[in-house]
Amino acid sequence: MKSAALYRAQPRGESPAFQPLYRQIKALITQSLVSGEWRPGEPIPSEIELASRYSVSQGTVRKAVGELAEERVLVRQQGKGTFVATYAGERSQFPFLRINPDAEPMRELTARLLGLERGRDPAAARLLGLSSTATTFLLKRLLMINDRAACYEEIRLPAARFKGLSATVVEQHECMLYSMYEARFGVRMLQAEERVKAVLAPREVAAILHCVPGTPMLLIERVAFTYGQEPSELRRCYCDSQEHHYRNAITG
Amino acid sequence: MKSAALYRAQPRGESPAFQPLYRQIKALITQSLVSGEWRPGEPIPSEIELASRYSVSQGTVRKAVGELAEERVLVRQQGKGTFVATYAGERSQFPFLRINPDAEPMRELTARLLGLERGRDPAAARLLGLSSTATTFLLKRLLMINDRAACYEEIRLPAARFKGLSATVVEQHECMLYSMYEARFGVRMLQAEERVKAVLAPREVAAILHCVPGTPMLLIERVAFTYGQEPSELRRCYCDSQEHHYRNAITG
DNA sequence: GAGTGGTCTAGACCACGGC
DNA sequence: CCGTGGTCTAGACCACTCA
Repeated sequence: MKSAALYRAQPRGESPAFQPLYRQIKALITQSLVSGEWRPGEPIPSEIELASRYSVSQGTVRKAVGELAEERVLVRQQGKGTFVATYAGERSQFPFLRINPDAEPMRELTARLLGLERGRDPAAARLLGLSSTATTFLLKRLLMINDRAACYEEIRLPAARFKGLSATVVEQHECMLYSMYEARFGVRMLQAEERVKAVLAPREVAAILHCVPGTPMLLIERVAFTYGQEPSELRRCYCDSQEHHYRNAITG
Repeated sequence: MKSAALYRAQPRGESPAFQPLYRQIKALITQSLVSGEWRPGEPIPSEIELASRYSVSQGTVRKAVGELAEERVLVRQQGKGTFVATYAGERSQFPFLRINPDAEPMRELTARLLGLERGRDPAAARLLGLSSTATTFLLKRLLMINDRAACYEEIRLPAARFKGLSATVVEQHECMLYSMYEARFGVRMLQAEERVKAVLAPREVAAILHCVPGTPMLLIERVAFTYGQEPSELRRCYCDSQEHHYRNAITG
């Protein structure tokens, strides 16, 4: 009746890192996602199938899938099925972007690649959890909001995960990096942490964004994580906040 | 068997804004919170009691309570009961604060009241959803992180909701505003929206924070909401980000 | 030991989507 | 029409807390 690897109910007494059944199911589903058994955009098996596959009730599968849906790893669609979340074909192709225009609505958002290099950067490598001699890519990008230059970004990626990255590849995806990561390299970003500071615009950045050096700017440093909290992208963004702001919603 | 006001299951056909049973229960529970039947820190009735009170199964109550617990309106404690969330007696008395020191850990966080006035401010009143002639309080506050001046804040409150607010009241609560709002005025802040910009420090602010005028600073504007998305606090915070940063976690 | 929330099951019925 | 996810129920057993 039960899979040998699963522990039903709360085992009594000494059980170090016990997880309830639905969490174990959740972990198994995540496993299948990481292994690529079900790829972004594809449907996963129905709840009933999963229930029989793992030898648990539909309710338990529902709870596992429910948590993954809340975390936006999966997407449920009544009448159709449950799908692996994807950035491909979504409305916002810049899902983590927190910059908005002050007055107007956000109409148009485009990016232009300014450069792509490959090299070593010990500090970045360390933040990415790599050895300090690991090679990384460095992308430079300009973000235009409603046809005005808004942000200058420097993005660092571990070369090992992104073998074969080139300017051509980036441009094929119209600079929409997160959907490119997913489609080309199977890396889906799930989560990010940002640190925001106010700085004076360095000369080079001011030149790129067409503002005077010494303009106050937002400096946003981001670490983005894939499945399993693995840091896989580093980003430094200078944003001219004369006509834009960084928006955030705080909940309890 | 059923309360006359509740619609069981999905009623067929024309049903304009239908909500499933557990959402109706959730709304009823929220009602009791707003009305003050159960106050912050107090336990609410057990799931079994609520189930019989609303004539639904325990499972349905669980789902309603579950959502409220996720939103941190309620707090569940196994073996004890379910309680109305409160800021009183919590570790962080500044629950919405996103400012952290760059290098050291956050050891100590204190606030000092610089002033409290009562007056009119049409722009603020409008943002608070009041008539533009409504009176508001204006609090000025200094935030010290690890004994260094970090932020200067201006806080605006609707006078109607905060009748009897005074410097003495604020100081009795050691400047911990959100727990004071709750304890003295029954206003619990659940949610906030912030806009962050980079600006040059105005002279007065620079003087208060002991930095040179023209230092780049974070300007953080916040609207905070109580139960039912009612805007009830406005905040403008200048933060010296030389040794601090604004931190944010982004999830899918 | 009584009462609370937490997990798990089994089964019913529903709304939705597509064949 | 069938299969999907969404809601609701009833009941079992568990772990935790407190008297």
